[in-house]
Amino acid sequence: MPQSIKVSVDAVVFGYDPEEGVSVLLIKRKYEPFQKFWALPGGLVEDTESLEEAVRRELKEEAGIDVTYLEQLYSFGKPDRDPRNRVISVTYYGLVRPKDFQISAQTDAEDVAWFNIKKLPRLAFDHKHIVDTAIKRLRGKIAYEPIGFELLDKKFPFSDLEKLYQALLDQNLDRRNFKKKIMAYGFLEELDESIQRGAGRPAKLHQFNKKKYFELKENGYNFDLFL
Amino acid sequence: MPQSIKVSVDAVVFGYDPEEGVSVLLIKRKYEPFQKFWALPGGLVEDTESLEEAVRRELKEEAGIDVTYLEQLYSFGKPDRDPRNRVISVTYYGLVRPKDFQISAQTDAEDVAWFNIKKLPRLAFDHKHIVDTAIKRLRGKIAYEPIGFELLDKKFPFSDLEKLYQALLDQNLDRRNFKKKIMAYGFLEELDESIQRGAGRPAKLHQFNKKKYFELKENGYNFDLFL
DNA sequence: CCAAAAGTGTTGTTGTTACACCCATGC
DNA sequence: GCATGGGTGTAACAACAACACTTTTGG
Repeated sequence: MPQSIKVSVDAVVFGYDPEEGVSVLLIKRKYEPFQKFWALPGGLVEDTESLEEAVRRELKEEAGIDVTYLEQLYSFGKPDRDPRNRVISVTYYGLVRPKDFQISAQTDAEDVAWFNIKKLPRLAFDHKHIVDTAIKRLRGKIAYEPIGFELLDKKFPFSDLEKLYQALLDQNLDRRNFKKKIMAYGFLEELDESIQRGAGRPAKLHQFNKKKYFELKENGYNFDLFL
Repeated sequence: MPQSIKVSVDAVVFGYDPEEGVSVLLIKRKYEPFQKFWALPGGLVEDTESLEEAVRRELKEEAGIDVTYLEQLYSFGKPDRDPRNRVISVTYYGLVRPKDFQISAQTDAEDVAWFNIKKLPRLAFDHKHIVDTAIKRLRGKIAYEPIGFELLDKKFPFSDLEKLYQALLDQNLDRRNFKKKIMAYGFLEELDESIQRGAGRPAKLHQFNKKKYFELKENGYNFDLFL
């Protein structure tokens, strides 16, 4: 008998805002099963597209979003994870600057919204488990690759980076030590511009220098931001 | 139109021998495409089994082997990776003590053999890429999880562990520093027994204490064997 | 007695942590 | 002038890297 397994992709898209913290993009399902439940954006892979293309297409279709960073997370394939039929989901996680997009519900979704990772609603299917896996992975990843910058504005005050790491790792960091460590690598540039938000002294803007980072990486540098 | 994608699993099984170094288990294909090419053990997932069950079944069927450690690696899904039809492969990597099994070619395979990772033959499909990915992952993994023990005998001389790390990382290690670091963690026990192989002073046998390791891990210890 | 592998400590250097006060702005 | 957030240096301590000789066995 021939195999009858479907292949889908699902994406855990993270967004960050210094005020709101770290959020995940969810869509509200229009149809059964799990009608009106919040779920990860995703859907079946088409015969001619790659997995990553499928994810990007679904994110565009379902939420109107383009992620700047996208990486495969894990493939979930328990026989009973979808009540209708056997579906294997190849999951991805992505990073995005929420302000860059106006998210909007499309055909298959009743609604789209950002949810803080500490205040997630009940999710459809095994999506809670997928989100947990993605958070764990992201936490691990930021410790040895500077992907956090994908979540920040191009130019940002250093404190945004610090707050991001604190939010992601869920712990406080020593401001001086953190800055020392990051700046020592040399891939973060301090600009002459400043920004001011609310009260307090204006903050110098910083910028991630991708080119410099890749140069350093080529030369075998390691970035253990282990904290 | 309905989706027509097949789902397969493939496994990169690593074995180790202090004399031979690190090897990968390969099977020689009996049929087209890639007839007589060496390839990774694997095959289509059945409708009712989980992905991991499928891998274990295929390894048993194709090579007569049970792995002690098995972990998902990555899912490969480019539309053209199989010339016959669209196949997505969920790949795993596993560790095994080669001496524990007598490998033997079964129905679909013309032959089964261990190949040193430095002397691999041409492989079918994108399997070379998969093996490379697995090696990279394994290298990363042994730096922060003591999975190397799965490749060694239950009781082993310390030099076996040292040689294993040297083979995996492809670099020399300082014997004294390496031992100091490993022993400091406390999950490796030195036994009273000794073993002698060929010339030289007999070596005390060592044993990995899984229970102690998990205790330490529970208590939030980190194992950066970063070398 | 020679070759082979196992075993073992110390020291200098580097990286990590802990810690507190001043600065620039808005209100 | 006070509240708010930004910016900065040093000293104690811990971890890491470099390094060579002695021990036990087989042949």
